[in-house]
Amino acid sequence: MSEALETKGKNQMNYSKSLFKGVHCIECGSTDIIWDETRGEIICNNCGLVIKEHMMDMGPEWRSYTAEERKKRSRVGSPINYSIHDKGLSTMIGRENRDTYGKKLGPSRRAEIYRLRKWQRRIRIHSSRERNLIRALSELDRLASQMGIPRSIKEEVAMIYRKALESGISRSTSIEELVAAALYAVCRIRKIPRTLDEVAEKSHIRKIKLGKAFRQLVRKVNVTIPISSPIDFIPRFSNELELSGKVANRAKEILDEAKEEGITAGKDPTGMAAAALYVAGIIENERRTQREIARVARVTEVTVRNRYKEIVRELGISATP
DNA sequence: AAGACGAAAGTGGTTGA
DNA sequence: TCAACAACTTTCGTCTT
Repeated sequence: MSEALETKGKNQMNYSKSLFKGVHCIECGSTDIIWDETRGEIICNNCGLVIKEHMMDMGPEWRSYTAEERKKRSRVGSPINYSIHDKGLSTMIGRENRDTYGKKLGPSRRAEIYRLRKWQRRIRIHSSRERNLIRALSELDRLASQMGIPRSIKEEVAMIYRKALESGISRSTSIEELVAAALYAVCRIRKIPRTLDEVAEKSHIRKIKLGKAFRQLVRKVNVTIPISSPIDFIPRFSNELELSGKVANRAKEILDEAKEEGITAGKDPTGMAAAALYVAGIIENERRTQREIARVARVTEVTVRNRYKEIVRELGISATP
């Protein structure tokens, strides 16, 4: 087996064997063909040849064996109305082991009722989790579209959210807070330049609450969040300020130097990025005022000023406006 | 008149006892 | 849990272009 496949196996990807009975690998002739669902590829398990990639699963994710079953499982048609709580499921089986006449139940009947209760409990837990997810996902949709977050990121957010739920995050954290925190976490991981402030603003959650939820999430779910670098913000800010790529590149160089000088540690990355752009703008003759830069970076002019003074002093750049 | 500057006081978060 | 602390903000008067 090839090395790549072995590693994948260790990562516990989803394989679906037996779908390709009688199919031979065109490379080695092996019949051991598997479908790697997570990557959407059909692979030969013997030589590792990717037979077909970028496959999309067009069918339903469930299997059915009779026409009736197929009809039942199909979800095409008008959707269930989730805004109605517990629709049609509100009858609980009582705890008393008596029938409607108050007579005691026989042992076999009692066992039956016990089983029913057990299932009802299970179904209720299941559906409450389902409802939670539905609410969370719709909130995620709203947030992501408002913040211009791509689809792939959204899916990662959903994954982390699920993990967070499973790890039993505190009940004091609301669904909205947790979704926003998960979104911010993925942005940090994938280096999508969004600040905690922005996420807080768009999700209408207080920054403090969001921060708490985020920290809780990091603690409970096993994800390592890389510290955000000011360089990540450069493309975005320079774009918003309509600065050329030359300025952006210069700003990046400045930030690299600043990092080596050790003047970036502990400083707000957005402020640092703003200052670098300000200096770069002066050098490349594409000036923007401190106010403009401060606005897009969401820091104050004073911060831009302080950072840029530091940069000029420590790096020995002569950039007088 | 706009932009840059810097002092001073205030705020929210981190850290270490 | 609390105080010390560094970073950042707000505000405002002054200087420079």
